[in-house]
Amino acid sequence: MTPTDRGDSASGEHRRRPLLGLVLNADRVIRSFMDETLQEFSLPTPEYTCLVIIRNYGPMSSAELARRVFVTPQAMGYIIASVEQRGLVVRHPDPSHGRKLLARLTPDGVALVDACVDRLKEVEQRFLGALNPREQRYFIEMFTACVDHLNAQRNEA
Amino acid sequence: MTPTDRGDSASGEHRRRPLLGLVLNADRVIRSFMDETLQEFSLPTPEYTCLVIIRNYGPMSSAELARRVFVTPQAMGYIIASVEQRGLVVRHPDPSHGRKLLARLTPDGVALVDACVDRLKEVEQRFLGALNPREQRYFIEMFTACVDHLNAQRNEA
DNA sequence: CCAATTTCAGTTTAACTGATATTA
DNA sequence: CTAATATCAGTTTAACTGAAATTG
Repeated sequence: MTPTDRGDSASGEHRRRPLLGLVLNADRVIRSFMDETLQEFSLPTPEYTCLVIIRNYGPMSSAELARRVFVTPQAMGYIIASVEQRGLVVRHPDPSHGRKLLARLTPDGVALVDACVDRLKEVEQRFLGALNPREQRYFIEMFTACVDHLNAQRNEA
Repeated sequence: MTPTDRGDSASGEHRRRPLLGLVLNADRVIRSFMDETLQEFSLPTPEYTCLVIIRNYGPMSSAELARRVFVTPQAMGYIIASVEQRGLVVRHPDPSHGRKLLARLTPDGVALVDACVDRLKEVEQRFLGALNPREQRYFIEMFTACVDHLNAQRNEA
């Protein structure tokens, strides 16, 4: 590609792709696979995301969940209400705090999210399949570090 | 965490996070940074995505763009119409194909997308900042391989 | 009173499905 | 006729903003 090109390079040839584009692309493809897979469980992806966070980090309030996934408390309110109505979580007041309602997975909720995680391992392997096991571990380690690093900066503000 | 836990592990302690959750989380945080940054250019992220793909791969039709980012042709139709109306791309019939309209960046379009890519490098570094330069190169290389691998599978179907 | 959380109500973005027209 | 593309029209998902109620 010449220094004066105008974005009309020949087919096949292209510039180094920006990382952010890669993440956006990865998200879109992975989302389409996930939506498809989770549909078997009649579970929308935003609800799965909420459940798997509680599974990984323990009971928390709707407001805390909202901060973790960077949506408004109102948006998370709808998501948590939906999984509560379905009996996947229960909410009880946190005695040590104000109005806070701690959402905890029910046995049904744990069973469902674990089944989903298990089923999604296939999708995960379709993504990681390009790498050998050693590379996979290293890749996940680096990815985790980057996400944590970015999360930390967002939460500073 | 015990084998009989019910997702109520103590604070700080948690299971290994699923990769797909990492990607979703990364997408959400990066999207919030990108939306914010691109707002300086009054450019919605889906429109930026469309422009940067043409920048990287050369002129292409709306239908080709749609396949590349996994949205319906209709959805991409609105996006391309918007950037066309703004004078960032022009479309001309492809003589060698049917109804196809090839979208090509205008000089304004090239200037805008390059300015965005440059500005977004800061966001990129906030993400990659957790890694040293050597790790960054390796990470992007592995990420590219994974995304290409998954894209290839999606396009098989 | 204040700050955090929850929730009601309406709005917007950005995708979707269905149907139709055009052209090699 | 078929297949790909483009586009008109309406729908849905999943976020958003604004405002109000609750509680330590």
